[in-house]
Amino acid sequence: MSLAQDHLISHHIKPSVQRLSIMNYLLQNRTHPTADMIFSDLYVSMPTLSRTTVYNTLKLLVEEKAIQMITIDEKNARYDADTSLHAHFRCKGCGEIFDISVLGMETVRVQADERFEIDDMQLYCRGYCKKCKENHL
Amino acid sequence: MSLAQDHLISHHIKPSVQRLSIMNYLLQNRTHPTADMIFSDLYVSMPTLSRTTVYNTLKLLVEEKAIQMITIDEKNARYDADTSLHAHFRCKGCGEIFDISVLGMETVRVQADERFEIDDMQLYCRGYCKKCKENHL
DNA sequence: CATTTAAGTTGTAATGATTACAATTTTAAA
DNA sequence: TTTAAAATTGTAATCATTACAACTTAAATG
Repeated sequence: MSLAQDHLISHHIKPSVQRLSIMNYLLQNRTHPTADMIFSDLYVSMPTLSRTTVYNTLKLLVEEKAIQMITIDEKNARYDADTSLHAHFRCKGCGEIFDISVLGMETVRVQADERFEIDDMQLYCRGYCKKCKENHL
Repeated sequence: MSLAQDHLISHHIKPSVQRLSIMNYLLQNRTHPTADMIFSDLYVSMPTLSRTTVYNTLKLLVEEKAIQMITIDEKNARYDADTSLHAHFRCKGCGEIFDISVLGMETVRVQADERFEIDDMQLYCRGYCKKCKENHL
């Protein structure tokens, strides 16, 4: 029984070959890939795969909260199989996105209680990673 | 002396008519507008304005930290003249973006100290606002 | 199991925000 | 002034994402 299959089923998503493959990719690759990265990488071993299917599947996975969409990169949406409460850092030099654990994020109390019903919270940080800082950009 | 002019000069941006008008718009309209909203609204009283100038100016303003870009909306970038530490809430019903003050956001210590040099931090929340919740979406 | 229906996938074409670029205008400098 | 640099403009290109119609696969019914 694959992790990907369990993950899909527990989020009420019928596991097709394509969905399993995309879900598995995201579980394996914690690099916050774009839809196109996922497509390109899977395409080599699955040449019948369509880009549209990748987009459709990602949308479904996000709707069912099986993964999360990250909008820290203005250009493309990024996807993350880790839906636990953690922050993201994007390096303005190399563009890489890193996970950051945030102490006390649970305790960040948003002054919004009655005004809004919050489903989802994301903390984004931007700057330069160590490597890029040393290589002057 | 206009606020917009002071704001530009203090951020080392040469104040042209177009830049002043865009900066002023953002100081006046705290609605987190898109580039196109800014263009459309200014265009009526400034028919020589170009959409490209709006994009160029917004990019410059962000680079000089005179305003901030918000990527809570996957479709379009939003812009905010308020660069102080505050969070944003986007309603998945009506699409409106609200400011939220966050107690303790300063104290959110990111476990990233030596790994990253953080320039900028943003907290995004998504869900439904009171009005949309009542009107069942 | 045969057949009908629904769900999922595919490829192409459209959309829409943003950027590239070359021409023109405005501002600053010599 | 004349010349050079900076800013603006309009159009065309780019590129991620979505719409859509055709096709395929899976499920449901009898």
